[in-house]
Amino acid sequence: MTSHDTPRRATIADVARAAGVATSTASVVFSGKASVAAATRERVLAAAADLGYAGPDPRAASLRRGRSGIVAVVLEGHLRAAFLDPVTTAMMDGLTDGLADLSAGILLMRDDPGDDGSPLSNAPVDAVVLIGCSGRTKASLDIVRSRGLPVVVIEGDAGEGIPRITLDNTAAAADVARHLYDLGHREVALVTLPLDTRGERAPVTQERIDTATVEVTVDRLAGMREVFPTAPAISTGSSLIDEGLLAGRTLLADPATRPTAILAQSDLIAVGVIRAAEELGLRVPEDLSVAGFDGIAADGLGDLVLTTSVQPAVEKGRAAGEQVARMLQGEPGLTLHLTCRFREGTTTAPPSR
Amino acid sequence: MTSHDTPRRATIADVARAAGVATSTASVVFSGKASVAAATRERVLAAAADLGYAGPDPRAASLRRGRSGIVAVVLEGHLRAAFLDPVTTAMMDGLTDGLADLSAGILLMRDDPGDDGSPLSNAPVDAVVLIGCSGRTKASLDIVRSRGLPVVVIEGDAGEGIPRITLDNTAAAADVARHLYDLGHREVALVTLPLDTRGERAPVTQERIDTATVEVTVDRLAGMREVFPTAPAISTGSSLIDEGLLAGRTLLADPATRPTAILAQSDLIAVGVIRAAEELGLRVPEDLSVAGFDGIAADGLGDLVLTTSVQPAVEKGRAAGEQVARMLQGEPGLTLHLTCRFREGTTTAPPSR
DNA sequence: TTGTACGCGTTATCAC
DNA sequence: GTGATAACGCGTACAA
Repeated sequence: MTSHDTPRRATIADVARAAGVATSTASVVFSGKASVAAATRERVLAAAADLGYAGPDPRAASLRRGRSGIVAVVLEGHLRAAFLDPVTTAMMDGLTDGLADLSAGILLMRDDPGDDGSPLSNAPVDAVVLIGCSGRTKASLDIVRSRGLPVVVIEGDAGEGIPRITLDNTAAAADVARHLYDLGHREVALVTLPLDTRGERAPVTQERIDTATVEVTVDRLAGMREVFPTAPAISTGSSLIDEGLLAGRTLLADPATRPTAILAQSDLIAVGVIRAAEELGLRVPEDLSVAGFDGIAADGLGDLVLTTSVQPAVEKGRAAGEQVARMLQGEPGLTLHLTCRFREGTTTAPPSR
Repeated sequence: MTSHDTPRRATIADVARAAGVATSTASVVFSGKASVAAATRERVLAAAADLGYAGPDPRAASLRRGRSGIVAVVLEGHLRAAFLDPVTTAMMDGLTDGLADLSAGILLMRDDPGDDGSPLSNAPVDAVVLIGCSGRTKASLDIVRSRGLPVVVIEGDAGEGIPRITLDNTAAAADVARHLYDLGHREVALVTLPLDTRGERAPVTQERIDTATVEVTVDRLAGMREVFPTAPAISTGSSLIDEGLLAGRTLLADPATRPTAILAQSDLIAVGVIRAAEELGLRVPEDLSVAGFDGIAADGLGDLVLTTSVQPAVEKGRAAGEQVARMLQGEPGLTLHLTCRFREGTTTAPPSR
């Protein structure tokens, strides 16, 4: 090493030397894990300031501690698509809460295989939260398990003793359907979430249900069909207002076959259906009842309050975070089943005919 | 160490020993940084599988390499609020792209001081991207700089040679305004983004402008006022359809003072204004012209195409990612000024009166 | 192509 | 309250 090398960043050892104390003492000054004489602490801090030392290198600390403080969240598909869904964002918020004590933050990752194996293999994370459960998620799961990382799955079945956070989608969807049934509706149509990643907009056939890969869609559909076994259903490409608008136009086009109520599998879709009704001069709920699912603060609805099933999106995230925290303390992670709560709004009423 | 200790996880040294090779050889097998005889590679892989070794520990690797592969993204406020804005999500998508080569992922962080200093101080990240520029962002910036991490600021001024990615907000807003002026509009009202983090819904006074902290809002307003110096403006609480709806109702309530055109500072707000017009039975663009800003694929607009200024949101993120990548290679980061592009849609037309 | 030896920067453990 | 020392698990010159 000659004197014209790049000036190396100061380390805690340099600071300790400059302050005339042991490195362990300097370390304790920064970590606060033990009490230090005020005078020595001052000397160390002064030396640090002098050398431009900005605290322990997190990389070295992670190695030594065996913890990085980072939890990975694996989403399927583009980030944009994931975050377009208000339920996902609410869940992420809950997750940060549930993780608040131990986590430095949330590492967003796509379950995209990439070139040389998933980045998931090389990320310094302490635990992983998997969201949804496509085929690719399964591959991510294998990597995570072989690394021996704690993992929690939200809305998906990872099998074999992996803790998960689930929703009573089927029962909750049935509740909403029953509400319409009790109001007297018999001519009801359904608008579903995408059945698979292709997201085809088309009538839902039994064959399509059998080959569907999105569990949520199938579960909610099953609940609705418990009450209305023969109700026609149409699938959307994603959970968006404009998707609901398209589906609504299709379903409402022909006055002869027009349903008296439409059940949507998400609030955004329901908002779109309402807009389609307004376009056609139909009043909600007088001429058409519309119900959604999720219970998010739907933007774009104006004064109406949507009849829906409120899912505990934030709690879902928080629960996942808490299970991760438990597992990091060595306790086993628990599988939790959360329940939705029916909420009657102003978009449903008895049929007029 | 007694035999009833917790079984320690296998390390690369264990694998090498089991395979009868040197640790360096085993290391190379996993990193692929040099060629290894096929036979030895097999032996190493077999030994690894045998011991349940899942590849090098990323924490140790980061220390050794001096890189973690993680880039932090600091957002202001709740994650939910940030991701509710489609511009932000589009930007994040671009960021992941621009970072694709070197990054394991992006670490989401709030610029929330927290209890014991920002988590930003202890996160093992290689670089930081700051978004927006509130007062608190300034604090985050100090931490980052003292740690000597490369940093890029999007839509904000960090001062003193910190690379940033900016938009020509003022000029672009003026372009949109000029379009309306050229169509013949003289009675124009403005709806702005929030002026500060409080997000008060109220008429915009000069005093409020002077104390505003959100640069984007002020810049776009300046551009609009270049063309319509005396146009009344009203601020929203955030960039949401329902916020636009509220503002629209206020501005359109009184037929006597009703403007012939409304300029909104975001597309979502514009969508809300259009809904307010529809509520009142006003046709867009015949009775009222509406223009937005952002050029996002606005959900909930139906068949109308919004007249707006299309901002390169994805490019903004990508550019930030690329500058980060550059800085990590030791080259200086560049400040980039991106420009918006005016797009005429079907929501603006000459005034009818 | 393979092996040896060292350092990356920190923190936990113990003795003083 | 403070100090010496040994890991933590890996990558990489360098020598063989």
